[in-house]
Amino acid sequence: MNAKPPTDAELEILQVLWENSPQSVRYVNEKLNDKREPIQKEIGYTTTLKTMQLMLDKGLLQRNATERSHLYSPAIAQEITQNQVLTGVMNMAFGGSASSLVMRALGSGETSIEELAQIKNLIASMEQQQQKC
Amino acid sequence: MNAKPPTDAELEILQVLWENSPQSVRYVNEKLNDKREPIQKEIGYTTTLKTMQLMLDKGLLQRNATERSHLYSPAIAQEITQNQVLTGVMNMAFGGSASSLVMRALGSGETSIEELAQIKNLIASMEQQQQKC
DNA sequence: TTGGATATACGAATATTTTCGTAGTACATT
DNA sequence: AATGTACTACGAAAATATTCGTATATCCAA
Repeated sequence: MNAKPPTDAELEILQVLWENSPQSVRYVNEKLNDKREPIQKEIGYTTTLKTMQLMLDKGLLQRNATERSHLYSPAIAQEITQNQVLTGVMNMAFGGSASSLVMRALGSGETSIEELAQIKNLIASMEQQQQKC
Repeated sequence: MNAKPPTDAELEILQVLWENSPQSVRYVNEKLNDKREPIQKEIGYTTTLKTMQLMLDKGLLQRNATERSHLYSPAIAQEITQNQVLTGVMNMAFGGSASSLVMRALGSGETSIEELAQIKNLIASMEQQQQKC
């Protein structure tokens, strides 16, 4: 029932479209190259095009082809894809334990006071939720 | 400076050895097949052997070859590898945001009351830490 | 109406990961 | 000593993922 999560190249494209869609191949390709280190070789336009066409076939993207320059958007909610990726990592590197994944993610620094507060709120509301059940 | 994280096949092997090492190729191969769904084809012994030899070359494993049956263990701490994997996912699927990754991991259920309590403790200690700086 | 810029489609090269077959070696049992 | 079993080494096939070249169509401006 659960398909494989998107590949790395596919995720990079999805991120661009999650932020701003629908968009053309040209737009996505330029965004990808903007993010790249100046050291790396640029990613070719037809490379991005081909990958997006494959994603369309796989059902990862949808597109509007009424204009000459086709416009693509994600076909699956960001939330679902993120869960899919996290589940994979949880099973592959954390022995299936969500909490040890979370602890590791928090533990490696990088989280600000504000974010910690947000997370505390989420936990509090989850605890309330569990009370009710 | 940061090498690529281990591949999926490599992570599966690492998980076995994190749990119990040093161990022989035979042991790892059997553990891998135990975990597999009965539907899937068994993974061949020489497949596991070859992968572990490659991991040795890459510096992911180390081994003791004094006995006829060589004994392998991870060459890198579990913690480091897990951070490496998480960093990748964070950048690939969460726009580099650790907190949105954590929120998603918590949000998708799967976390028990006890685990939530653990996580709250961790957050509390992190907040104290930040006070001091 | 011609040429340049920009688009899609798609076969195929390249790179990477995963798999396995085969050869050779060591060891125990008969 | 001959044979069966279990091991390592390693080339190479198979499966995936990524990249690009080239053909072809469309549009616009000179």
